[in-house]
Amino acid sequence: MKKKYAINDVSLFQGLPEEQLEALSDIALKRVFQKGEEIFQAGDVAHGFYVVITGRIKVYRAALSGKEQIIHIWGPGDALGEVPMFQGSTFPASAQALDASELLFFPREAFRQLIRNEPDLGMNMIAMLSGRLRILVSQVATLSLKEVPQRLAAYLMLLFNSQEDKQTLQLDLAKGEIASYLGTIQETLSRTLKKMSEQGIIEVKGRQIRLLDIDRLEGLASGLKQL
Amino acid sequence: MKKKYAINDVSLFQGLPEEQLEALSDIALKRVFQKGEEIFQAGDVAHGFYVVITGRIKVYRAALSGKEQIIHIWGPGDALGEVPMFQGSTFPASAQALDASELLFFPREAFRQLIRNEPDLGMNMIAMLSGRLRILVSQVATLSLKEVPQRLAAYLMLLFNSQEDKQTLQLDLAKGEIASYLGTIQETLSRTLKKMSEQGIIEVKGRQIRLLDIDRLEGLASGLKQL
DNA sequence: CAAAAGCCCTGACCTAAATCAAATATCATG
DNA sequence: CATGATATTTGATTTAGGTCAGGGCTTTTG
Repeated sequence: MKKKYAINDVSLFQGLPEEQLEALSDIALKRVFQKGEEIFQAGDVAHGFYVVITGRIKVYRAALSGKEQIIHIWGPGDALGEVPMFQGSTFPASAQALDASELLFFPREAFRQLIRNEPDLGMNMIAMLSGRLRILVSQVATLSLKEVPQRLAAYLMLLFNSQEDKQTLQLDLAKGEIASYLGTIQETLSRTLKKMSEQGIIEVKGRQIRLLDIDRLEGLASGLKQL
Repeated sequence: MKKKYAINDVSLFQGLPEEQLEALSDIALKRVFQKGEEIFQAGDVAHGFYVVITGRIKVYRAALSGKEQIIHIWGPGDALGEVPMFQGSTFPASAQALDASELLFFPREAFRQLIRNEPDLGMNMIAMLSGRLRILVSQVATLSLKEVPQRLAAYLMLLFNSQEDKQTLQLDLAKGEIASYLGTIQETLSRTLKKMSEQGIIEVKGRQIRLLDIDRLEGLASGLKQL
């Protein structure tokens, strides 16, 4: 079904079990907006929040100069207005459709009701959000504190630790994607992998990586050793 | 009563019925920290979370090299250390008092008991966490994509936009702290401020900054222009 | 008020990693 | 299988910003 499919891609609901996604999709209302149409205004009471299915939504505030200040452009999978909605306050900014767009609307009362009847859903959402915060905190720290070889080593350790096979690893992303996840570029990643190979820490065959020296890799990841 | 009064200003507890606030205040413990005192360390097992009543708290991660990345600065009404309440058992980052501060401590089990009975508290928790998720997502993007002048410009714009006075700004943090928040070091921040001054964008007098060319600053922040 | 401590600025230097350019390898598709 | 498209590697070069060192300011405290 269309709505449920869309809900899987909402970052706010990531990782929730199937049945809870279904419950959520039951209370969602589809709303269609024309290009240029207002979705809500700053100061409006947030009686619900929106999730973008298709199109792009501009969230903005009128700056003092009269000029408008764009705060975000949200696209498919992004939620808007969820913070004031959960809090029961007003929208701090206005939103307008940049394209013809389809959104899902989650009414506050229905949502409350849902959580009341199914406390697990609330707790699950809280747990999922907490888990993602933990990851993001590490990512922020990693980006500014560690150099590329450390970041890469930490990434590889993570992959190795989250699978059975402690010898060989199949990369799930293109190397360019991994580079960008690690906050660097393809070329640098390639050179770093090469250095690790030269030092006998790993062996790289396309997307397949064989772990040769786990201690060394761990040392690199923790920042105690260097390439 | 002191504790209950303080609890009213906590955004996490907003909109809750009187009796819930009382229940919350019953389980809260007041803790006082000196300026510079550690509240918890990344990796410590968490037995509860904190809410700031007075003072400012720095949440950060430190590298072995000594360099630190500030993740948040929280003030009165903000919560900290809530991630391990619902996911995992340890704090993902460290926290230290920037001023002499009073915090309320909410023990893990007692709080989880409360949230189970009060769906609105769950909603507020979701609101807080989803707000934080946004902050961190944009912090990751900022750190990995933007260069220091852009990050600094964006930071200054944020400060200017969140206050009345659009001319002069009083920095609330030591410059070294700002550097660490922006993912760089004191020296680089100092040089960047100097460049901006030389170009007539701002004027720096100690902790006071006067905005001379808002368009230029905005251009820098958005990455369209360069220093 | 004087001394100490912390904070901030500046210069010289260095290095990690980005950029630019090009070659090669891998993959997908008619 | 040929052909283009996409991904990856490699080398040469540049540069942002980190490191180290020294000095001036400012704030705190006895």
